[in-house]
Amino acid sequence: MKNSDAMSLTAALLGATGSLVQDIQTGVVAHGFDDIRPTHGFVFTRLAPDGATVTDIAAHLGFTRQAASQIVDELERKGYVERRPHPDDARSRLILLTERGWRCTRAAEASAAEAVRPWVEMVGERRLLALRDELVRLAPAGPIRPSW
Amino acid sequence: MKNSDAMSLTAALLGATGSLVQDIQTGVVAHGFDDIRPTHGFVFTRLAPDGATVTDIAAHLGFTRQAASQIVDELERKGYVERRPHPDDARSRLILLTERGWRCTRAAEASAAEAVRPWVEMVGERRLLALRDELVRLAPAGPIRPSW
DNA sequence: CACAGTGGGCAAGCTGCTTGAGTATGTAAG
DNA sequence: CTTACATACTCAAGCAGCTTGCCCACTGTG
Repeated sequence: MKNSDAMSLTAALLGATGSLVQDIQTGVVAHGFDDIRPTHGFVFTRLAPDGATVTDIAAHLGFTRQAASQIVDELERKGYVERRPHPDDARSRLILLTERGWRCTRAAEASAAEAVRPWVEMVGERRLLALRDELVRLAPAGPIRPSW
Repeated sequence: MKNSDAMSLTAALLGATGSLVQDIQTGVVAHGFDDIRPTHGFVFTRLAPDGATVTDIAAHLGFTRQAASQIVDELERKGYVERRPHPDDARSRLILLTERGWRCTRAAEASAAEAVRPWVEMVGERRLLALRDELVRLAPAGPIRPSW
């Protein structure tokens, strides 16, 4: 593969990903959740359905635990999550989505579906799911770094 | 398409893109260019081959012109780019890659090729180029936002 | 030759993450 | 049971990187 092809593939991935994230963000805001950013949404995906600890969230975002803790502070203050004592470890805390957090998560999912609709119309659902599976195989499970 | 499919597609795109960007960054650092970030690389891709103005760069990154100007300051100070008077407009300045800037760009391209090599081995070059073209069709030419 | 529009940059401010330090709890060895 | 070390979390301070507000220089239009 030519070097320039590798670069254009990178650019294409960046463009598509950024566009999709931006569309979802716009949709979430349109649903009335205008006090959060995409990063917070990445937290929600980690929290659903069974909750997680601050350390889990930090690993998921590729941040320090302190940063993750601050983000949880903010989400707690805004009513999206709540800290509970962890059932198995008194050092830890289990962070759970509140009802508001769940509503926001569902709004994000609906916005995502809306955002990919033109994609479905262009290449078809079957092809899109294949693309997803292919991407997962190519880059299995790293942290979701929301910034570079 | 189910809402959850849209979300998992988003997650897959984020994961693959982040992984690739991170691998390229690692490669660039390994080539000795350890004083720059992926954002600077996105600037380089816009500057090659004919240069660009600060306004062009700002649009490409989705930043303000002031932020783009600061980034150019830094790259100039580090010897990657230089500001020239613009041949057609005395208000503007044409920003060009220096020899060092070109070397870094080539290092980034080589690193990108290296980073996608396992992908080529997994799904084949033909398939990867098709994926690129598909992504470009799905999300044509927005700004490359390096953070959310 | 006014005047609105555009390209660029200085300075200050703020957001969001990191680094550093400290407390509470868990785990394991003697 | 005690000592020692590791883990989970958080408070506080620091700082990088982007924005907001302002300004000047040049363009092009009537």
